[in-house]
Amino acid sequence: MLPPDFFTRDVETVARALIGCTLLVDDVGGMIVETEAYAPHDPAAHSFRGLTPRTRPMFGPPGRSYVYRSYGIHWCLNMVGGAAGSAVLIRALSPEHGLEAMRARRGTIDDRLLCAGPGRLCQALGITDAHNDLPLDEAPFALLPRIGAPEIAVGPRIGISVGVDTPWRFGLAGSRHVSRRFP
DNA sequence: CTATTGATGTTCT
DNA sequence: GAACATCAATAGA
Repeated sequence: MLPPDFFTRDVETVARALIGCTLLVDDVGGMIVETEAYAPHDPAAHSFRGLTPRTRPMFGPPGRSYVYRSYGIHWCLNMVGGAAGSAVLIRALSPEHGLEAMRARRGTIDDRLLCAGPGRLCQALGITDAHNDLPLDEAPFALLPRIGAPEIAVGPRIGISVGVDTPWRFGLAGSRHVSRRFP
């Protein structure tokens, strides 16, 4: 369980602080090794054009989930935090708990690709729109603090066409479970 | 290793 | 119609 004010800090701080924390959904998951921050006046953010039915969770209270459909195929998980309209995209985990469940859902035994990417991670953990706009400190979610202070790698965010110069992608330095290498 | 392309549904212009 | 916070498969160097 994280401290109550964990998600009320600015979104970049939250994105960095999530690296090394453990995320579980129904006891399946692992350590967060890659995140990205999105802010309301950030052209790459879904919230950039204001509150819509889809982005409503981003304007709700911090410490809840925002799950959206990506490219019509995948689900992606965010954690709402910072100022209204901000969220942190969870991009990769190191798979540690419930490996067999994750392998079965993903249809692969390649542990390196189990949770390396926002879409893969949601498939491995069974996250769908049923998990949208839920509190992260209650079942089926569990969020555990990290041990110590990890070295954080930084770079530009992935898969966007605007806001590409904002270095708001964060990773656990040296992790082999990130979705892409850091510069 | 890099580059390209198809799949697919929702949101916004 | 176009764009999209992606992924897997394929082709080539």
